[in-house]
Amino acid sequence: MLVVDDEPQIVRALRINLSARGYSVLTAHDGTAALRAAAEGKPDVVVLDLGLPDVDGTEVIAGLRGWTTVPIIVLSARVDSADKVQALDAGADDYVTKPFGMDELLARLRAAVRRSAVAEGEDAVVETASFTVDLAAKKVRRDGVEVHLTPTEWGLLEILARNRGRLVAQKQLLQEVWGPAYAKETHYLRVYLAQLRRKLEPEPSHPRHLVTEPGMGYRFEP
Amino acid sequence: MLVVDDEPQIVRALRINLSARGYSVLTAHDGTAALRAAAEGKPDVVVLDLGLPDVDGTEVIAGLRGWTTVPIIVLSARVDSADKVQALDAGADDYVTKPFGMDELLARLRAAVRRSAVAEGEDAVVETASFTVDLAAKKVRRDGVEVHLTPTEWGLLEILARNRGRLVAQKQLLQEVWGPAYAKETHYLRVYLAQLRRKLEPEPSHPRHLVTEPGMGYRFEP
DNA sequence: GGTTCGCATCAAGGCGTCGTCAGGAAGTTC
DNA sequence: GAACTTCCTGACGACGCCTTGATGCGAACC
Repeated sequence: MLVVDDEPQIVRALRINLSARGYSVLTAHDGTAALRAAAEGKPDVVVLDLGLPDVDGTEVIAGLRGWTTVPIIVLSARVDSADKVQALDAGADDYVTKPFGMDELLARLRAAVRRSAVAEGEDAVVETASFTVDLAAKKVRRDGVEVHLTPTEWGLLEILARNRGRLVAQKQLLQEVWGPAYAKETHYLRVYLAQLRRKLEPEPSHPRHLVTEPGMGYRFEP
Repeated sequence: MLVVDDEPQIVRALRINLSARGYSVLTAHDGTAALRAAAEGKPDVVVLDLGLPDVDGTEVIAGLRGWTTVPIIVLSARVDSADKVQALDAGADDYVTKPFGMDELLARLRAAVRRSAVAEGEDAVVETASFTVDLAAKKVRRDGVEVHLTPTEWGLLEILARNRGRLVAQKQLLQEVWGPAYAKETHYLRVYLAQLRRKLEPEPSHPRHLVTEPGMGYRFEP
């Protein structure tokens, strides 16, 4: 979540309320910083004050809409309906006038997040040269045909695929798939990596996508 | 577009304004008629007054959200924030208090329609080789004849059909159909999936559309 | 060259999960 | 109040997954 406002007390109040409800909060005090923070932080919703010191709020909306469909909720002291129309038509999702009730804002945030969660869902597919992993549907296909994985096999592959390109430590894999008590059972990893390779790799004994980093962990190479 | 309000002058004003802007407008004067009109007319947005004569507006929202993600914009004379929170959390997309500015409402309508145009892609009728599920009408047909399902059976099938192609976790099914306290009663799932298969699958013991993913959940394959 | 350690592979047993059938309790309809 | 539907619960067999042990291989180190 990204909060953009130039009034420190508003930012502070929002940060406290939102953090308490489990959101992780980024903040920005002007439009330029807002666009940068949005690009780097990938927030799942943006709360934007229209009265910023550097650029017009409408331009910030347009700058965001150029590359993302993240929900934007506008906060503004202007009650004139022309402002609302302008902001909404620029691409904002909602418009709340100051002073606002915190519980109403939170409800509108929930509504916005819920909508975008529904819209999402389709595009979580990781592809390699020999197979594809659909993280949303929990499906793996190889040469077009679906490959059946057991829960443990899928648990491993999911973590590796979500961290594709990065090294994942043995301990992390063991703890997330088997639980904190199994952090040392590295034998499990060998057995299940072998099974995954047998099911997915063209040459299971010379893996190209499920790579061992000796002594450290494993890496998924798309 | 569906306009639901019991005050004729509001309905009339909206109809004129919206028709002039190219929307085709359906109207309803109470909640029962609204649900029927929504099911039959498949509007792409609903404008809903909360103060209806027959049922509570929140129930209308819930009734719609049971089978459709159509944008719902609530109109209400109540300014209390508790009302707003309740309506938004029930599934409304926006909340506008009367009296309202027509251009603001129109801007909010445009925003809602724009969002849902991006999201789209969801169909109310799911077809398989051996049966069809009509999510809007809550009906299942097999070889042209309607198959009677119990409420629990329908609850299961609805979730699976809405997530067709995707794996749905056992826990999610149990929590959404039976409630949060039943997240571990996996036996229920076995019993009811067997019943659904007996009613819908050509070979209930070799299911093709209601597939078990052992240890993880179930999947609807269209 | 021998030893040790980490990794890969195979095989087998135990046990948890799944599907199925059936019976009883609670609620609904006429 | 009887007949019916729906939901919950228990029992049981079958299958498949997880675990575990044994063995082989290669690299690093002494």
